[in-house]
Amino acid sequence: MTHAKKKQPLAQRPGLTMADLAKLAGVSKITISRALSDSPLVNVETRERLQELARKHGYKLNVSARNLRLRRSHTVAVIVEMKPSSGRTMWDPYPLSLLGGISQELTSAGYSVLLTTRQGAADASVQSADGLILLGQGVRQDAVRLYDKLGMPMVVWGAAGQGGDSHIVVGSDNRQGGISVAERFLSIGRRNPVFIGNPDHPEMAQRLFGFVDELADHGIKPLLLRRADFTLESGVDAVRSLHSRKVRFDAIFACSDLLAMGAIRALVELGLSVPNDVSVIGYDDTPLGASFLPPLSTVRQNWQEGGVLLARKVLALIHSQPVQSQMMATTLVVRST
Amino acid sequence: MTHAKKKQPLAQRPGLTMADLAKLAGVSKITISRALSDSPLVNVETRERLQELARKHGYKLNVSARNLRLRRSHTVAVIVEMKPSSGRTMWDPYPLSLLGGISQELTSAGYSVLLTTRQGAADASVQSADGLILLGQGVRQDAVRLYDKLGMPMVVWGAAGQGGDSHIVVGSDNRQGGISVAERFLSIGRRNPVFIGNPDHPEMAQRLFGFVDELADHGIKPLLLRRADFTLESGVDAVRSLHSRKVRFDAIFACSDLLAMGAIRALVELGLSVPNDVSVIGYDDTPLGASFLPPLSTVRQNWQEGGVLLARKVLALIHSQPVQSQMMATTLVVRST
DNA sequence: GCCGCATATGATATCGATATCTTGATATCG
DNA sequence: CGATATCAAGATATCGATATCATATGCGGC
Repeated sequence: MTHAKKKQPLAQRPGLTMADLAKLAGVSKITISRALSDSPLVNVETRERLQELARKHGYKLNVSARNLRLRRSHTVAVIVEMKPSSGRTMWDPYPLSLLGGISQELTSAGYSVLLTTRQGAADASVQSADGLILLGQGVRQDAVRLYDKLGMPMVVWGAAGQGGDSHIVVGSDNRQGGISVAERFLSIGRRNPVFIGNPDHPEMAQRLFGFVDELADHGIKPLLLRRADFTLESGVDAVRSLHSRKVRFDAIFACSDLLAMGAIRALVELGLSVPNDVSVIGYDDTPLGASFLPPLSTVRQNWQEGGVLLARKVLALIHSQPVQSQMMATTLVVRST
Repeated sequence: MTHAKKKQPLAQRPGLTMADLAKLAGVSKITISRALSDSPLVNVETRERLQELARKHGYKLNVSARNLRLRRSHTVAVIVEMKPSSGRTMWDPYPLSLLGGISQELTSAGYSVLLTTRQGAADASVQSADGLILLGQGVRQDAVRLYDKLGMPMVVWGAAGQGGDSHIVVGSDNRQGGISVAERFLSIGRRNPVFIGNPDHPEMAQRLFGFVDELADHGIKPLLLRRADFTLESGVDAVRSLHSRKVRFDAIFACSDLLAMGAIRALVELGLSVPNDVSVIGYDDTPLGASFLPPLSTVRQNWQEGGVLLARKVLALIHSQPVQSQMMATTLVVRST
């Protein structure tokens, strides 16, 4: 080690302060502050003069100082949870589209978005935020509980809690999604439906429950085919296994579009006709589904809107307004399968 | 209006301060500060005692105060650019996978990620960051120029600048991607290649240039088919138009996997064999490509890694270390098309 | 001509943490 | 034994912005 490296002597980007501007303009710094925040307490002319001055000199507000004084950060932390098992992060299109809505809404409300991956639980930067948005609840809600303890305004994306949550939950109404698929199958006279997915995911479990319950009302009990991967291959594989076990089925509800597409491919290979012999409905309405041959029927959830909702709810919480959990309606998109 | 709503009397989450802890422990606050930052200036025993105390009382560092004092924010702003024309934001899987790598790398270096959509150019929160990562350069580099003026450490994702950039650029080596496709076509004896894409995007332009240049070395001039949308339909449409214009072609380089898949579908419909009659190569290596029938050949770019690189470079810039622009190699993935 | 009131501006204290400079106590050495 | 390190901890100033209280000026009414 040649040099002390840890203690930098305080970085210094030059940057004017309000005090500097004040000196330049021959007024007090408080007047600058007021002028720049459009306070009616300062004369219109002075105000404009000072604003012009600030602009000319490229003045930049020191956010830390303001936040310190005002005891708030105008920041919402978004915590992206790791996926339960696989080491991969949740950086799939799915939670990320939420981010779009979140960012849009918060930014236009004058808030900043602090993006974090869950790591050091007690990350200081998270605690300094005014609110929290949690994407992905973690295995058995552990993440939720962890952050809940911070006592900050918090909104969680995911499946509805099993009653009495202390925090707000926003999510797609997975149960209703499952119901709508069941209704569709019933309406076209299917009697032997199969569910492909992984009920270990709370969301998928809800879909399954809705599906099962609705069918039960009509005396039908679907077959549950558990599949951990949501890949096309997994869908292919699922159908093949059904076939080799000589299961009779005439409808498939797949928990993702990829699974559904795989299923269809396998069906076609087996010489079965979609949807004549077997009807298939996927989930998510991924862009490709519509272009698939045949065009895929699916359940659509609006991520973008979900993000906006999440953002609005944290903001409401932050401003101490009453807020309720909310499930967003899903849409059954009937195409050709 | 019933009440003054704008001026809240200073929000107050209780929260201990170092001063409080100091009083509790009977030491001075500076000692607390030192103890909590593991300074060797304080006795090991006292240090541990104080740390324990802080933990017990759930002390939380006030980040704003520290940032103010230290004149840094330990924050990097990531600015997600709007797509040039379409009103849609860049919230597609593409830039978002970059985010994954960025977030991972910055977080583990102790930095926070501030996510912003480009909006008010001079967003205060951006200026308070220690560095900038720009995803998407905007129409004709306007975004880049805008942020460049801030004079902050900045790294841009995208096509290599046309010489003499003042900022660092990290990107996929699109030119090389184009070249590798050309080489492949040449090696399997194709003489009439077509390029489908939109050269208005700097990235795609690079792909085209590489493609064209490499082919030119062998006396071949590809046909350029301009398509603005990167959808499957657009690919279908492109091939149909080729066919109706009775163009002779035996290879297609499509600028996105979706385009490629559309092209293949259209070819099959027209009774042409892939790859016997026409070879097709896409771009991006989207998950579906591998499962497509036939499995799609494509050019892969590693987004995750790109994000990591971006993050490392800003950090280096922030620490005043020498940094250079870098193009990441692409991989030609040859499957069946 | 004095009081009251509105308007415009200033002085000061403060938010919470840390750099820097001091001070006090103990240890080391010639 | 006195001089000088070494270690531990405190006092103070400071980062930049803003809330709060105080001050100056103008103007109309009685």
